[in-house]
Amino acid sequence: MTSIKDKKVITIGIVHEMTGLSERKIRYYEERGLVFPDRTPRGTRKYSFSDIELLMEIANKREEGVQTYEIKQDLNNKKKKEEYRDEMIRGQLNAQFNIRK
Amino acid sequence: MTSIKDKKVITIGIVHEMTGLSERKIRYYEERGLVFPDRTPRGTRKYSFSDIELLMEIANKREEGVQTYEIKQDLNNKKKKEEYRDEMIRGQLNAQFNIRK
DNA sequence: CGTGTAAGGAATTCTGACACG
DNA sequence: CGTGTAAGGAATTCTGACACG
Repeated sequence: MTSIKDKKVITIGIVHEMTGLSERKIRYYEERGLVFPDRTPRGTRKYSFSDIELLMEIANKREEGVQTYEIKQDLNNKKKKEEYRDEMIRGQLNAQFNIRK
Repeated sequence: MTSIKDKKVITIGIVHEMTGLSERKIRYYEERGLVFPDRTPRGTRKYSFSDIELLMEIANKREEGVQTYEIKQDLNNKKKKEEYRDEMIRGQLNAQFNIRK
């Protein structure tokens, strides 16, 4: 589930380089609850490769005029759907397991 | 051949956090030709996940008392072997291809 | 709402050097 | 040879705020 892509190790300057987004925007999307970087002991933000992909998706949506709040809703829906699907699968596996007992 | 693990995006402070090596050591191993970080436009070093693995290997060797020069030789030998092997494989593939022509 | 920018401080990184062993 | 450390400067990052639309 968690791979190297989810390790939070990239500082905001590099994220800026990679995405082309201003640091202001990157911090703002965090403020609006769209991205969740880790922090070093002294507060420097650390992002993962997945975060960078996410930021680029956000940038695309923003270009289409989608507001941060809606983007957030979409992201949450996507997450909920995935969780629901995973739970269904788990349920099916358990059912199979119980039948064979 | 090159994956996400080879993207040079991690600053030296984070590398220090992840490996436990002092920044002095990390820079010294570069000076000795063991690691090759990229640089940002203004000179800040950037390392990859592969570099971090390599640094941990180096750290182990150093604990065993192996000198940086020998470590470098070992690394070069390993690289040469891999290149040789790859060339053999390519040669075999070409041979097969030519037979069928 | 989403972004830019100037502000001031704190933490980071860099290089070249001296020290010790 | 391999590392630590103090030195000084340059670049980075952070937060809170004001501006504009």
